[in-house]
Amino acid sequence: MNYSVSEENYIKSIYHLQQQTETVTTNSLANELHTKPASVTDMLKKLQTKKLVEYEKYRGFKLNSTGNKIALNIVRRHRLWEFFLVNKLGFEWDKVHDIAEELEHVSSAELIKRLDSFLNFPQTDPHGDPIPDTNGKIAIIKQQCLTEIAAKKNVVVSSVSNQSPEMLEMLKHYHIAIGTTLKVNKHFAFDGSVEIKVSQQAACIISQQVAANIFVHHD
Amino acid sequence: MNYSVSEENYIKSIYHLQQQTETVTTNSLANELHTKPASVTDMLKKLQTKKLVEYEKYRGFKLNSTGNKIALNIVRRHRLWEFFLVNKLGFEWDKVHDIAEELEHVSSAELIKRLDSFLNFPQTDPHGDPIPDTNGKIAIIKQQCLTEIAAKKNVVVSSVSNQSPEMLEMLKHYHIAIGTTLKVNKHFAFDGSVEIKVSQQAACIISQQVAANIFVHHD
DNA sequence: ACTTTTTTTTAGGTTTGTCTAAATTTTAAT
DNA sequence: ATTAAAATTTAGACAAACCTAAAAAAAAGT
Repeated sequence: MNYSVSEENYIKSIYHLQQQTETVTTNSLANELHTKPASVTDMLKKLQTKKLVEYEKYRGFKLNSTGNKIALNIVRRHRLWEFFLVNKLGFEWDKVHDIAEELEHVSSAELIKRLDSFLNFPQTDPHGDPIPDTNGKIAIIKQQCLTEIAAKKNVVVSSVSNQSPEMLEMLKHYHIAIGTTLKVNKHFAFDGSVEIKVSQQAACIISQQVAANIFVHHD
Repeated sequence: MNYSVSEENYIKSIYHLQQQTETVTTNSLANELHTKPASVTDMLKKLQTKKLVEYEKYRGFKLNSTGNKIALNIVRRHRLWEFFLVNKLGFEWDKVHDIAEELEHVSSAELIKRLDSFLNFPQTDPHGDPIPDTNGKIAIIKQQCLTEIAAKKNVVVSSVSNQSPEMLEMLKHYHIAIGTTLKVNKHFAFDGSVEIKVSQQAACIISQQVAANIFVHHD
């Protein structure tokens, strides 16, 4: 089966929203896709007749196992292209999302297979998110927020949830990127700020606001 | 300005047909795009109001200079992607057309700029066709058909017009690819067949049918 | 429990790109 | 120079994906 760009975007967005809430609402999906709720209802009827979602009028919806597989395949394509854009073409990791959004809809399985091999079978994209395999298996990377890490622990930055240019600017300033190893020195109770030490750099203090967006894993 | 996938396909097809005939007809374009003549008329009105073609009812049409620039940009994208698919992902050169057809519509100038640089600014695609530069300048490679080459001349294969799997099979058998150097030994008047000598191989005879599809340039 | 508000759906309309069938224009043939 | 054939355009429809405005259902507030 082959799906239109619109259908794929709906499926992908439902998938992403389901990471946070089990069932997805019409409004939240409309918001995610920058469309109107009425359009969402239209498309959901279509996805229902194609047997990709479980949908009950007024009650919200979720992907069934077929839909989930398709979503994971789209995510796979997206993240492989992001990896390519950053590691082969030299894009900054905050500039690649929109382009990958277009590339992900190119519908050749052979292309993705070869791209994967060309990139040497990467496990995560440039934002630290895991890349699903051909069968839709996706690694669950146990990651914690920097605010939750006990003092004196060494951790590796695995993803950053806020990807605004402003955030990127800060991270650059602190020499923090995906894969950076850092040590938590101390949590300050007063404002929740955190003192960290990044490899060659002098120790520095980051605000709770920033720390809350940095996710890490041990070793 | 940004153009839809359909508009881009029309522009590109008009460009290709113009390589053979100065003005293009409704039927030939419909045939090229696998649509109906009525659809072509519709789209041509649109391209006319967008000032990309010169079009007179019932008289045929051609790209104006704006349309030509856009066409060359699409061709540039297409050929860069073909180069990527063959030289980086290891596709056979007869398998890449359809995929490049999709990739060429991804609309990021920055992407193409970086891809070009990543590929080391290639001058021709895997079929030997020249890649237009950013300004739409395209090298005119003076190429001749193998049937027109005088005996005892050394030439380099620059492109192959028939790209069917059957043709590819033959070329593989004769060890002929884009860039291959060969010498024309003799033309046989009886059936127009040509004896050639490919570098390490024994001399062999190819039919006029085959020779007519092989284009070469000197040295 | 009953309003009020919010969410979701329906009804009907728009745009893009396609189509078929009929009308028109051009080209070719006698 | 007419007529027949071929090419092109018009007219009217259709599907996909979107929209606005109104109706219906669910949730929240008193």
